[in-house]
Amino acid sequence: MSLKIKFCGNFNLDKTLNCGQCFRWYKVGDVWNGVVSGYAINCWVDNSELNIDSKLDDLNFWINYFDFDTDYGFILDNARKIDTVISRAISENSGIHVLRQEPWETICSFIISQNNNIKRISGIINSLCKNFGKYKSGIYTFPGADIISRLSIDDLDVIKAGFRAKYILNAAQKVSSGVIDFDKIHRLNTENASKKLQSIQGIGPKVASCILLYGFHKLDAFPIDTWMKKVILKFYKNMDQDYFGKYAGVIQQYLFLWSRNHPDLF
DNA sequence: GCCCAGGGAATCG
DNA sequence: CGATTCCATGGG
Repeated sequence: MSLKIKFCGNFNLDKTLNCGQCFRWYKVGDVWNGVVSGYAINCWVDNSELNIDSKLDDLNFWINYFDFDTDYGFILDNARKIDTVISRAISENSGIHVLRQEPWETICSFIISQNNNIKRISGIINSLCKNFGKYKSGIYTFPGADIISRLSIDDLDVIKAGFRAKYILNAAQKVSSGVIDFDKIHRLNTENASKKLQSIQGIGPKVASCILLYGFHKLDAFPIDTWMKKVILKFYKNMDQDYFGKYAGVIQQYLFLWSRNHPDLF
């Protein structure tokens, strides 16, 4: 029931769970409560150890979810050399890990994220789980694509997703029917995987990038949202994505958080 | 009332 | 093509 992951690198649980990549975590005191793969989890950091309390009693699962097998020290040391803006963004927010989240939950969550704010995104996702997930010892599971695919637009009215409801249904239908196959997307390169995801209504370049980064761990996926547009306009007007290298997605994570923490700069 | 929110589809020129 | 407009909803 209680696991510990000892880490030697720079890992920051607060920033990892609070950087906009996940929506089912909230903090009570020093403890983060979440729902991952249908299980409740409570976790906290103490003395360079991540303490995990969950019925999903599988150390390797959590090492994978929190991405402790990726060498962020190596990635960030190289990223710092690119320029001083990136270097500063990393210094102010060091310790972000890119979580390995479930593809379907990530697809659904980032469809809901479009033209929306993080607080309301969490609210809609919670409502989706409460209305259509399974109740299981205090938490609601994330409803599978098969369950959602059998709903109508009217059924989804209760979650108040607005114009995104039809997109959620289209995604659920394509996933549950196998038109969108997660194994195939894993095998495609980022560009082609993005094109495949964009065959779902409501998924464009930005949402596809988020899904590939957070749901398929493709670290070269580079989501450009309203905040990143401001960063690019100010510092990277003439650069293309190659400038950021093959870990552009990790760098994006830092620039995103940095820009939000310094709105005065933009 | 206005504008904005981790955008994308539809339409127009 | 690129640029503009509309989409639901809630908060500031």
